[in-house]
Amino acid sequence: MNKPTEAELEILSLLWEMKEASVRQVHERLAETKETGYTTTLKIMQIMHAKGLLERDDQSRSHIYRAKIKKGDTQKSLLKNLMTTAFGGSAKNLVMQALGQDNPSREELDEIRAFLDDLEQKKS
Amino acid sequence: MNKPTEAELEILSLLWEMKEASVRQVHERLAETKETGYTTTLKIMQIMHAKGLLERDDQSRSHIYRAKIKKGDTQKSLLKNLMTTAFGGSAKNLVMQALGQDNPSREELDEIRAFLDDLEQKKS
DNA sequence: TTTTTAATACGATAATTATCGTACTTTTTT
DNA sequence: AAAAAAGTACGATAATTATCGTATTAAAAA
Repeated sequence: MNKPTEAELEILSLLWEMKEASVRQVHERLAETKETGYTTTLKIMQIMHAKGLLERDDQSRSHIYRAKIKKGDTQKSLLKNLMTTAFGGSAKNLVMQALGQDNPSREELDEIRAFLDDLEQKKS
Repeated sequence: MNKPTEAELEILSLLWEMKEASVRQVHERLAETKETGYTTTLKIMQIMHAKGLLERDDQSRSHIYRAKIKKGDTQKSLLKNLMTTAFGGSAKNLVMQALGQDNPSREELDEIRAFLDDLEQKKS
C-alpha cells in the first residue's frame, strides 16, 4: 500500500473527520492552519483520487469526496513505519515517548491500563 | 528544527546505535536491508553534515561521523508530528494502535504500567 | 440575456529528495 | 615505483511532491 504524503495525510485526516466533503470544504478547513491556494488543494485531491486514496461522487457539479482507505489501517502502517525506522522496532519505546510528551488525563490513562490488561489476558 | 527525511532517519538510527562510524561502516549496515550505492550514502551523510544533523571528525582520511541531534528529541518531534497529522492529536489513540499491532511481552507491558503509574503520580 | 462567480481539468514549474558517475587524492599493495 | 584500492567532493540527473496559472464550463446573479 502506498504511503500517503504529508499533504495527502492532512486531507485524509480532515475527510476521516468530515466523512465527506467538497474540495471547497476541505480547502477551507485546510486554510485555517496552512497558507495554500485552492487549486493546490484541488490538484492534490485529484491525484489522491487517481491513486485510489479517495473516492468521489461527480454527479453534481461540485464533486463530493470520501476517504477510500481506512483510518485504522493507515494509522497502523504509518506507526509501523515510524516504529521500525526511528524506534528500533520497539513499541514500548515508542509508547513511552508518546505518553511522556502528551500529558494524558486520568481517564485516558485508565483506558490505556484497561487495554494493557486486555492484551495480557490474550497472551495466556 | 528540521525534520530529517526518510533516508536521513535510517542513517541517524544506525548512528544512534553505533555511536560513531565511517561512511563505509554506515553503508555496510544500510546495504543489509536496502539496495543502494556507496556514493549515495556518502552524499546523504555529507548533506546531513551540512545541515547540522551529523558532526564529523575529518582528521583521518576516512571521516568519522556522529549524530548531532539527540535520539529522544528527534523521536519526540516525529511522534508529535504524526500524532497531530494522523491521530487528531490524541496520544491515547496512537498508543493503543501501537500496542495493538506489536504484541509486546509481559515484561514490556509491566514497564509500561509502571510508567503509567509514574505519570499519574506526577499529576497530583 | 449578459455578467459574474464558482467549479473542474490539466500542464508547467518549483522544491525537495534520492541516486549516481566521475574526478581527484591518499593509502596500501605488489 | 607503479598499480590498485579506498576515500572524499561534487555536479548532474532522476523521482517525487507541492504549487499554481490558465483554460474551460456550468451555475447564479444582475
